Amino acid sequence: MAVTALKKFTNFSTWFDELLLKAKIVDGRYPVKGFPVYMENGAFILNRLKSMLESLLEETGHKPVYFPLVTTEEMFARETQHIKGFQPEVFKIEQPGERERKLVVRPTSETIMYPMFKLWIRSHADLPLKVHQSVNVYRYETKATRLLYRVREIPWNEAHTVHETPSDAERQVREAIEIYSKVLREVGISYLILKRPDFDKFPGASYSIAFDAWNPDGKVNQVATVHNLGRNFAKAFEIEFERRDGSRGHPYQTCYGFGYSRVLAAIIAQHGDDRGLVLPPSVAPTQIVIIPIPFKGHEKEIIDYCKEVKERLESRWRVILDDTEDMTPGEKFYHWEMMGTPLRIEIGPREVSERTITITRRDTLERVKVEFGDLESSIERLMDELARNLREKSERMMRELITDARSLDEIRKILDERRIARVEWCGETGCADNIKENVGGEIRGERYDVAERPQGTCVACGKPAKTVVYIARAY
RNA sequence: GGGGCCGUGGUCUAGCUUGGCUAUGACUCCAGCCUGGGGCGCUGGAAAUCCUGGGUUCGAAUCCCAGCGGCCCCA
Repeated sequence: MAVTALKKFTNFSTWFDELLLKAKIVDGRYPVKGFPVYMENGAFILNRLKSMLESLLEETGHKPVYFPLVTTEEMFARETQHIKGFQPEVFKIEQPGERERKLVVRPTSETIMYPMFKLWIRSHADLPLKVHQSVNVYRYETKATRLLYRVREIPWNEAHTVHETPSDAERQVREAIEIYSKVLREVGISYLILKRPDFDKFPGASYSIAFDAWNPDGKVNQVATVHNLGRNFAKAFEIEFERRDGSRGHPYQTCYGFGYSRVLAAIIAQHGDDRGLVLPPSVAPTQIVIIPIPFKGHEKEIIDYCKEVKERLESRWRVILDDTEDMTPGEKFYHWEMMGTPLRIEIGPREVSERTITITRRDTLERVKVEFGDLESSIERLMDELARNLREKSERMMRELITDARSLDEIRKILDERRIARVEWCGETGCADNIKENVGGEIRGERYDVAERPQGTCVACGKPAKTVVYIARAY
């Protein structure tokens, strides 16, 4: 019963796409490109992520809001860099016979929220303003779309904040990073927190921080971003406030987004194995499945014992008793392994006579037998261990993937092996272009959470390096 | 942005090069029997606009064109 995860590393696309359908995550057969259908398990996990994130946001003072889906072309064009960045990929609504009033469908909501912020904010007493919403945004991807990773209808949460001073905005950036880190930790996802190079920051931002999760095919998965907007949007949307000393000025803004579907993709891709999904307990639709092992003449006592076990657990866990009779126990094992259910309880004649429980964990497929009286504490412990094991395994993989490179050839080799290269860089755009054109990957940025000081020279031009950056292919 | 490969029941797939019988097989699904600590077996049944549109032809899943959709590589 070895646990292997070879398929996802050798043939990621096929492994992933088949799993999505079999495990009822998403169905990509919907007839519009880039618009998948979320099935029961995909929708469940998305909802779990949503409530985990939203409660952390609301604990830290973010108020829920729902802004409209559309704005006018005029509003959308207010901030110069912003429109340059998003123009090519916006959906537009055009009513026949009324062509002069096209509407822009949000690719993100800055230009939709900030005209209202202008009305809401009058003095420092209105600050900080912190709001968030979980909505879909729309981007007309022209390149190939990819289920969960690169879609045209994007389920996410976006938060927007407004502050009196630059240091308040800085503090907010750190709070956002902490919130996102907590959610990702709860699902055991590993990632790099990177400050994007200037040429790759969010259009209109002063700087951008991104969470890049590792992926088995070597293409990093940007699951979340945090942007310090400075006063660029405040100026463009004429947001002003009166300070304590009576003077007037533009406030400082931040915004950040958390991509639910990409986090879902990361959970599947980082934890999954050759048998299917492996879900952390925090998001698993079914956390425990009880499988009776019937035996001629003992059916009733076995089912009764199963029900007794289920009753002990169901106030704390999401439990299913799989008592259908048209599948053999073996088939059920495979089925629930595909679904990623963290713990499986097997109950047959042996357990009934001994008053014991056999529990198998999904991540290692290890079986343990516990006394009925120790049921709750054993389950609690196994769930914790499983969650921790997933997190640690993923962290180990993240560390293993990062490899130092001292030349373009070395970078190319590392990326070919589906790894992530760490290099020293002078900071010049010319060298970044050179790297991008020659190695099949691009500079994703420098560590934000850890200070890494360059020791030598730029990997591209040989001049003294200013920073340590990570290079990978990306979705 | 550039190039390549591909599209056949719900899923995977044979057939396509060289046009010609009722479109192949497996899985899934349905009814029933048999099983039961890792996908068992048996009987019967259902399920296809061969991606879409146009063209060539006596005849197109097969050849040509366009579109839609998917995958891969390069920038």
